Amino acid sequence: MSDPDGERTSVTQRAVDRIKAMISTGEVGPGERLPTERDLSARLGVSRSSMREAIRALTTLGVLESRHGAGVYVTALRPADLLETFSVLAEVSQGRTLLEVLQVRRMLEPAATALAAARAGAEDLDRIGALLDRMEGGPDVLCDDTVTADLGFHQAIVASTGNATLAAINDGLSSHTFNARVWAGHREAGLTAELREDHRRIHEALVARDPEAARAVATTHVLRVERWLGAELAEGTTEG
Amino acid sequence: MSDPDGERTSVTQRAVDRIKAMISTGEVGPGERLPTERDLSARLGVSRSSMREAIRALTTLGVLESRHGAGVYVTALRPADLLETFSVLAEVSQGRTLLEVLQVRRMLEPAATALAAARAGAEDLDRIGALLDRMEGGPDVLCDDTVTADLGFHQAIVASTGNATLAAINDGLSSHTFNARVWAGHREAGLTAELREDHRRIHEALVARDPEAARAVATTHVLRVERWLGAELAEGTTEG
DNA sequence: CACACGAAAGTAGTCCGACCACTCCTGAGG
DNA sequence: CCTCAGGAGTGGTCGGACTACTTTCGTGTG
Repeated sequence: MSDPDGERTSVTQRAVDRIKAMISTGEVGPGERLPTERDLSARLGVSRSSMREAIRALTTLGVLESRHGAGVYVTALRPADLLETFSVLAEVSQGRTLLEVLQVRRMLEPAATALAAARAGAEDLDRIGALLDRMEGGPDVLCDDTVTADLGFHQAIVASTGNATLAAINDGLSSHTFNARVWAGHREAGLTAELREDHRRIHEALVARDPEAARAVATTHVLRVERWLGAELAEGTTEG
Repeated sequence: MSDPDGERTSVTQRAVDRIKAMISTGEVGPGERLPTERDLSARLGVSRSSMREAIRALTTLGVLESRHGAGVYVTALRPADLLETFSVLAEVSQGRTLLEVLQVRRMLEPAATALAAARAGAEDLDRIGALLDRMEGGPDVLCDDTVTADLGFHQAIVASTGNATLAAINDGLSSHTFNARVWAGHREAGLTAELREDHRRIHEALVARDPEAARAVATTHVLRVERWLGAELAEGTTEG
């Protein structure tokens, strides 16, 4: 009867925790190489299979990086490394969750754009301007490149705030497939001009170094997309 | 998708993509059970070991859930499921990244608190009030419970916005250990009164259903913590 | 001596088969 | 009808063998 509720953690989970601990205590630092899978499994007293699953879990989290034939390394542990998994949200989100994501972006993007207006360097503005031109390249053709440029445009803005964590989170809230839907939807409604106008005004506010204007235009932009999505969701009844 | 000449992806990664595709196409929906590991590995032509690693990766991402002896299930795919890994960021962040995290919270929490002031229901306000009382319970003792109540206080507020995605993200940006540091630091400086005052005023703004006041107080609160962290980091010369 | 090349050692990736631990269903017994 | 023991099915763990890749180092050539 000695405490039947004892530790139920699986062998693999314990291995995950041990490796995490090795990193927390500084036994292995960012960029450094771990012992081999065989060494680790022997040292922790687990099979290599379980150790591999543990490594796979930490690899998925962005904490470790496996290089075939070379070894297992700790990543730089930068926000971008750890938030790569974040994109899964935007990938699988549908319906109501997509609206929630946009609502979060309505909180972040205006603030981020305002910050960018204050902080962006000359080369940042150049890159943003180039992406703007690329977006306006094909007047009516909604090629994949337009969507990609749109995505890059917003990412470049957020990146120019100098806050890598913010940039990583915002990236995770955006997805290529969703952006493609937005452009296609606006094209059907003949509203692509509004989207382009938003982007142009955002760029103007940035080069003018006008945070308040940047915030206002960014808000307008996200709200426009949000309203469109709301209408889109209201139409289709079958939204998984 | 079609990569005719490449095909450099690992077997396990292909298995991950296949399972993801099964979910995207609706072949298996949220909450449903997948075929057994043995079935899946046979169907996709990979070994059970590789299939297990693929399942482990998707389990880590919060997409799948393995139940010993029962089977592998697709999660509800709620934001909270998919963003559970997000907390790793707050766990391992130090120094500069911690400041970045706080900067993001300074963008999110004021907007979220304002939204909560408009949307929170009576039971939400009750829960928030109860947590406020719990925080004020021990006058000077900085027991673990105070930190936990503080964490719960902010989580309850964000949750009462009704935006589960926002709540999950905000949770990921908060961590118990960091909160404990904040309380300990403010206690040393004799500034716990300010923290308590912030919380009380946030609660007042919520019950008064005053979004603008809520936004202002929340901003003040995050800024206070941010300024404290900045000073704390400036003291310790050792930068991560 | 400098450099390129190839062999060899070491590493992660994959596969197989066996067994253990747990869950769920079934059917006999009360 | 309910209870509970048993079995079938499932994920969890293990050990070993083999493959594919990377790195290193010694050898040979210029």
